[in-house]
Amino acid sequence: MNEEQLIALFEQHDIKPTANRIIVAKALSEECRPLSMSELEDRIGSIDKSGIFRTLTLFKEHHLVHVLEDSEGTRYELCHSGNHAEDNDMHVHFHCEHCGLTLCLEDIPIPDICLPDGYQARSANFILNGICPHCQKHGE
Amino acid sequence: MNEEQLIALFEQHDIKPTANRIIVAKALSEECRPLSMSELEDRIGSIDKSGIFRTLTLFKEHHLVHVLEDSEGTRYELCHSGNHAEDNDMHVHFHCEHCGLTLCLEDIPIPDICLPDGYQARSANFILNGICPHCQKHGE
DNA sequence: GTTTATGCAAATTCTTTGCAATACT
DNA sequence: AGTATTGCAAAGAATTTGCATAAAC
Repeated sequence: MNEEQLIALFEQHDIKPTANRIIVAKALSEECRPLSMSELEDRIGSIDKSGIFRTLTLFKEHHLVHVLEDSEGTRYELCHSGNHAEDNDMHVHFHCEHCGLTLCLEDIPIPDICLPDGYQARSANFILNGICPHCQKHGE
Repeated sequence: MNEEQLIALFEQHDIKPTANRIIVAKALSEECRPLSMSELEDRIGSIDKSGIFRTLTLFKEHHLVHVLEDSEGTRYELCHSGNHAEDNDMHVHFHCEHCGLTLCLEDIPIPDICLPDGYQARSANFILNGICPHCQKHGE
């Protein structure tokens, strides 16, 4: 995503577009998969981890990012839906136990679950663990 | 579960039944929900966290426990299936954002997903986040 | 007596906060 | 000027390891 698009996104989510925020959002937009703090730190360099952390926290509060946990920890992914309501664009993720990447299965929406009485779900996190196509080919 | 049952379970999973291991497994069996390291530490007291950690690691390697990650971190749950093959008894979990508990939805199996070519799944982790019936009633 | 398991302390890693400096309006 | 943002350093939390002791076989 280019800068203007990102700034428009920020506007939608009521986030002031500072230089750092644009850098973090750009880093997220450049990979089509959720990134961890340390992956972002590796990519960014110019921003201290506390800054990245606070930026992600802000993004999360303004529903610009989804947060998901896999066996390696927490990862952040730009919301694809434009709206700031409950994140309703969520898809299944695949965590490769060999290369450690967590990939989006964009085309596989999280199945609707019929919950027992009294439960009220706000978000969902569905991760499959296994071996990704790349590692399958190139040997474990 | 009583001690004999646990020892039988250990045998099935090829784990030597030491006193500590029985204590940890018993603690897990007493709650019908996945517990974190710190929840186990609270319940156990008599075993150092490194001991609990190593015990859980062993259980994991021998497929006696499932591991799952929610927004509070990693939790461990006794496998219900007797077999040691790929964990095939997995159900959906519900993490309450209010009380922080992660509950088993025993009756809701993880839906089968038809993966794109090349992906090979070994396990799955499906967590719904929201408010549990208890917190719903007693006010957030 | 050799191997295995345990406890304690400490190293690592990851996440989060305090605070002073900087930039923005 | 006054508020918001940032960087640096350090606090806190959670996980993991080293090693010496103790238990099991």
